[in-house]
Amino acid sequence: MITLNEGQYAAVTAPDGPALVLAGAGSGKTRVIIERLAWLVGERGVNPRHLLALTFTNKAADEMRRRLALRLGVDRVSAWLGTFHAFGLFLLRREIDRLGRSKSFTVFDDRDQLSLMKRLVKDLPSTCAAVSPREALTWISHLKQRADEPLAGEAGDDAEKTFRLLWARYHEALDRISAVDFDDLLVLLVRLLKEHPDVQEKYQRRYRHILVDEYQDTNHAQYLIAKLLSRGHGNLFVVGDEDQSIYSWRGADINNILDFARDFPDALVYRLEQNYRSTKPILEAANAVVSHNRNRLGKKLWAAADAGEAVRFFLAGDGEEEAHFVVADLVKQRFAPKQVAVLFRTNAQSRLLEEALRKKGIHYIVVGGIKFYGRKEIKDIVCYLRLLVNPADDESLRRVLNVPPRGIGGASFERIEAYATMRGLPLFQVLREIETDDTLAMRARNAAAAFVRLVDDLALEAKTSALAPLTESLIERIGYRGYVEKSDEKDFRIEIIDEFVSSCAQYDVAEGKGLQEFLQDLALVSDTDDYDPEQPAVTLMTCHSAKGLEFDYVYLVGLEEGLLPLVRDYDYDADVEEERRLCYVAMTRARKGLTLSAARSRVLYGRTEERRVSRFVEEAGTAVSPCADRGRAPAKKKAPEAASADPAKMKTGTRVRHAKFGPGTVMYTKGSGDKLKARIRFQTGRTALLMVKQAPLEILEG
DNA sequence: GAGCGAAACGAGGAT
DNA sequence: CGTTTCGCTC
Repeated sequence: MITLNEGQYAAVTAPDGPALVLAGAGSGKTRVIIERLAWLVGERGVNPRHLLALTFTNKAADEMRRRLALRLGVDRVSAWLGTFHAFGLFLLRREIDRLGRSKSFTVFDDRDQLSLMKRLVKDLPSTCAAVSPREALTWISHLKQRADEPLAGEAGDDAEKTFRLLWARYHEALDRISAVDFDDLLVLLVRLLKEHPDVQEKYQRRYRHILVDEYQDTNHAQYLIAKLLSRGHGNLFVVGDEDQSIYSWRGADINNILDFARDFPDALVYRLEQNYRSTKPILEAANAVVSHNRNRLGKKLWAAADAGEAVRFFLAGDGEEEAHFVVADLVKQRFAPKQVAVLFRTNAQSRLLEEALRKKGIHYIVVGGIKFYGRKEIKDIVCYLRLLVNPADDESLRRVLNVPPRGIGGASFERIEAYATMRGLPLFQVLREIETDDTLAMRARNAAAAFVRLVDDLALEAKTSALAPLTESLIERIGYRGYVEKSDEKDFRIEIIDEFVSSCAQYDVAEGKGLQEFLQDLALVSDTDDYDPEQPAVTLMTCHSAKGLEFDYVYLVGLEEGLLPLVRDYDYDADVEEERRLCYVAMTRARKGLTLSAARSRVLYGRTEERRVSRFVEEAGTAVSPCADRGRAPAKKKAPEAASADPAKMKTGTRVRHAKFGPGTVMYTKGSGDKLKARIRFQTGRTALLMVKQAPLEILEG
């Protein structure tokens, strides 16, 4: 283990072979990668085409590209810099036919996945356990990412059986329209490299040096990709910080970084512990919090700068008061808006802050939240465009067949669908033949025929036309603007449509790629990509989105038990260590000033709830001082809970009583022993997944 | 089948 | 509280 300080990047970057750089927050992590790339090109004379640098966001890749070009003094860098998912898409476009799949494939984004899964859950036989579409997608995603492990033979509990059934149906639906989802972009790439040694060798030769940023957030499939590509030359250079691993819910495996040295025995391991970003008080507070974690390699960051204002804590009466305090404070302190970020755990918290800022006439931007490309208007248009490329895309057709309304309602659609299922045909094929079907209403028949003509015409136009004019003529022909104009917020929605057309025009100019590539790329665009920190506005975003960014002044709001750390319903299984890391990430975004806040009560789902101050505030210790003229509320003791029920007696159908929710019935259980969880449907109609050992439950006899 | 108001349902984080 | 679905009427 080699610990390095200022100006010693060169030592890190020189050797060949596997290397891990453990770089604390604000220690110049990106700089290490830039220096390494520059050294390889400048000193070793490596052709940039042989370099592959993988990141987690487009934003990080763009930043890297910009800085490397600057460092090398060139206009354009020909190294491959981008996200894992973009790299997967890039290689699959070239090689997916080796897996016996069509080269023209659709990329599903999370909304596509969700709407498909919603339908599949709805169509489930009534004997299946009740699961939510989200749960199912998460379950499938986690299992898929394991990539190389065979399926466990036995089916497990009721919920798992349902998940497996949904998995099969989900992939049937995807295969039918040759679509791939986010995980497939990685998993199919792993398969390609594993099953086709010639392909693996080709890309090993092409990419002589592989660099991975944010290594702590890699999942198993990403780990395999890095490993498979670097086998042979061993030049795998990864940079990360185990204290900033905040994506386990997305499948990230912190063990990839914790076990790197064991996994690559000849690896060199470096530490960067000097922080150039934050003042001493901020760093002390953040260190104090994260030092409560046990599962870490252990680093002690120290500040380059000695002086600095103390970290403050403000306790508000409720959420409104908290938001008001933040806004009044940043005005009082005369911070320039672009110096300030307000960070929160959940997107729902942004509303109060937006209102408070609007009231004072302060400019702000919300990063994340409802994504531009996720808007209904854009999804509608995109689904039409997909249909032009692939008329057999039933999923897209389902969405747009009656948008705007053209007289094909639920009843007609069900008839068409039943017919398609019976004959095993795509829906569009059935629509083509519909004129001969006299069981359908004349209105629906005519509408369907017009729809077929529309798609055919535009598909023809797509062959010769550029993207923007094509999209414009689509919008024209379906009368989409007129349709939107009849609704609320019409100006805003028209603006979104116009913005989409202009983004098509930009793509026409910049990429010179076709409609299909455009549609595939769209799925990978994220909202943080075009975030511009130079705008004269206060930045509002989640702690997750803030990773990799820095601000002069940071307000971290909602430091309450249940919110940060977040605990969902009665799911006591929450991973507090990851929440602590998230808190650490948020705190270390601040350069000069950090203010923490919480509220004594907060409105949730329209109901007011009492809150307790987060344990993280206390853990930050003496580095944090209460805000002037407001005392800190006495930390209330947690109310004693009713004795918990015996997990062994929990079976499907067991009648129970919950201290808060009242009587209910166990729908299914999962896990075992003390970790047994039960999904319970209460008489009130709501269901909850409870840790039996900890929830205030009693078993009712009979 | 479309359109509207009422009721039910639902929000963790996001490539 | 905000959004989606339901169910009734035209």
